[in-house]
Amino acid sequence: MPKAPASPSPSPVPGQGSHQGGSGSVTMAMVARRAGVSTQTVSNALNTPDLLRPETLERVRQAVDEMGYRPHRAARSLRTRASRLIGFGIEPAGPGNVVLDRFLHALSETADAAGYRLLLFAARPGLPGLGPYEELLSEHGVDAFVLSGTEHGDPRQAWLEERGIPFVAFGRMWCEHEVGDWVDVDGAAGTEAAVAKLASEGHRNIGFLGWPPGSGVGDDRAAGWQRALRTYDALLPGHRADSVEEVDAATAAALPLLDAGVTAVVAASDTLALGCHRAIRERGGTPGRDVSVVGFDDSTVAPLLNPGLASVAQPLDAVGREAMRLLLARMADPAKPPERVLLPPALVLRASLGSAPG
Amino acid sequence: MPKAPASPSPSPVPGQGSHQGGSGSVTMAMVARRAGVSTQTVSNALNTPDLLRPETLERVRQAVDEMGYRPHRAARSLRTRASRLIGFGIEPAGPGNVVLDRFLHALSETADAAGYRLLLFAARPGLPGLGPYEELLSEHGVDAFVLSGTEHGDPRQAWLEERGIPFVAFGRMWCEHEVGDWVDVDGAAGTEAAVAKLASEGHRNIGFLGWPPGSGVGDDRAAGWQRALRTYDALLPGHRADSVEEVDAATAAALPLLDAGVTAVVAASDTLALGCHRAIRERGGTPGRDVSVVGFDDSTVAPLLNPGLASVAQPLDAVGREAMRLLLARMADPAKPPERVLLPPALVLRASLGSAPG
DNA sequence: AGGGTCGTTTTGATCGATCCAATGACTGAG
DNA sequence: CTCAGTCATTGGATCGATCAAAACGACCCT
Repeated sequence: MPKAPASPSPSPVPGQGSHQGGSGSVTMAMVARRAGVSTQTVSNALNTPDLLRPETLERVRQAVDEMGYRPHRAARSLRTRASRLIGFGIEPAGPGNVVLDRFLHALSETADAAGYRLLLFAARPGLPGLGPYEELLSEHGVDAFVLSGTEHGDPRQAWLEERGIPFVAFGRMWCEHEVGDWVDVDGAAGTEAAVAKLASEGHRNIGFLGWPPGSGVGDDRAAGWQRALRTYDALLPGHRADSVEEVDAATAAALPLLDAGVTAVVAASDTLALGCHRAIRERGGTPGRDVSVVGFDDSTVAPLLNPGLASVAQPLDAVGREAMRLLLARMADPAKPPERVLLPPALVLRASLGSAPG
Repeated sequence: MPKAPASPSPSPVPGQGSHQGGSGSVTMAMVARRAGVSTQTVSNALNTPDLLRPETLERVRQAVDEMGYRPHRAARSLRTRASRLIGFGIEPAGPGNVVLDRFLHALSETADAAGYRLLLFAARPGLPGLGPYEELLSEHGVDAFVLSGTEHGDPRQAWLEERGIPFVAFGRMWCEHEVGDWVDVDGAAGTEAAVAKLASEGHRNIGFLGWPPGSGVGDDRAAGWQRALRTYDALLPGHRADSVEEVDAATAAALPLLDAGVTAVVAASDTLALGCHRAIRERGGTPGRDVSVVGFDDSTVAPLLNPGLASVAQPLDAVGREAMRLLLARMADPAKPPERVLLPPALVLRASLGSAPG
């Protein structure tokens, strides 16, 4: 038979006195004793302040401040069954990856503001992929996920949806039935804006240098160019060429476009755009004067080229902020209908745009 | 007086049966019941397996596997007073930042292997800086930190050291008394290797294009070039020029070097190296044929330039792995003497190196 | 005065794991 | 046949917070 507890009231660490927080950790019980209330009241002061009498609330708040009290995350997590952590699987730096830095920063910053933090884990893009996701969930290590680098029929979305785990993706799935919330950059709008700008500069024959059809992102960017050609009916039906993401191949692919008489080229990436530059020079011309070029992604190369490469820039900070906003909303109401946000990219003007065609 | 517990043995969720894990969460108690042992034995099976009789161990392990049991991180953290999370403050993407992606991936991967995870938080490089660090610690949110972007007399190292918080830095502090463990890339060795390679190609007059003196990293890279000039006594005393990290400025700064007759230039960054390329062309030459150029960081521009830019590449994966190794060692033994690792970068050969000077 | 309502605060149990100390089984020595 | 000494396992308390429900005092009403 268990004997009665030794004594109900004394602090867990007797003789502690009321020494200022800073060294050891301050617990709720210490704050409670200092404020002359129960621990539950301290908890209420932090989580449901409107339950307290203003006078009491003030007294507790003061004690909290004086002692520098912060709730213990693990203890809170254990009780509330929520880690307040959001998982993000980082892949081994693929070539297509636009730099994640800005995206991650925006994500963290927005999460922080809502009391969440980002948990980073290594994810292989390979076969299983779900391993780490499953493990984190069964450990209760995270409450939700942010996905990125999603491609055609990514298995993760469906898997998470089935289990009712909140998530948001940076990037569409590009298949008939999209699953869950996502944020993406409107690539079509970007190339369309590029064409519009070129048209306003007087260009009539605007070509496109893209990736071989089949990739969601690439087809999207091509579609924007195509759509713009139809919109501005002063434009000639455009020529298109394709190349893999590699400069020499791009250069070779761009030559036929030039020979067909285009006065401007919109490219699906900065690498492809650089290929155009080279092709133009190979034909004895000057990019930005004889033929205008617009790239995509505004990578670090763009400002360094000669002439500077105009490029369509993805608003990565905005993507991060929006993604986190959607995710927080989903966690607040798991049943709400999916929300999808398409952010317009911005055309960064540089010398490769030229002023007016010759 | 508290009444005796209702009954000691039954499961917390009666009528649960032994249904496969996957839906709800599997607790240690469930595993224990299935294996016919106490929860403590399950705990031992996972944490101190050598305490158990092999037969029992096997039985518990089997139960764990069948039910897909994973210890609840929050519960474990609460008891052991360790979050098994490592904090990393990500800054708003400075210009000097070489891409963090690979570093972060290597860091996560190595941490994962040791049962740790990375916690990402937004850190302002501004004034306080310590805010988020202090908060995470008082919440018991992390056990340790990885620092990066450290510069002259960074306050964070001393602050953490004082409090006995384990940490490791990517980058030296460049002041007389270094604090704590760090990993860094040996920039001097990189430029030295570049000079060595150029010398072996027959160059005798090798210039350096750097940043204005005062930055730790820049001075280090310059020092390697200087040292190499002394080592290979066939070399002439070299010419040096400085420029800020900007192409046009770099181009202007490189011209005097060329006029002084250098046949090769080692640059402190790829941007500066690109400036050299331009300067060479401006003087009617061809990079890699008339004058060789070697950059630093092997950024995404390097392979795209024409000719491809040879560059000194930082082994970011190795840096990440080493950093995490040092950190884990420090956590295992907080009293051990600080360990510092200087990793040699690798020279990536490309056409800008030329074959032999004219 | 007794009983009900309301708003505020407290009590006791609980989350799931690990810590510490104690128990029981088994061995070999005296 | 008892007793110290292992080895393997178990019981109970505990980490620090939140949840659910009870207790408390003040107030109002018939």
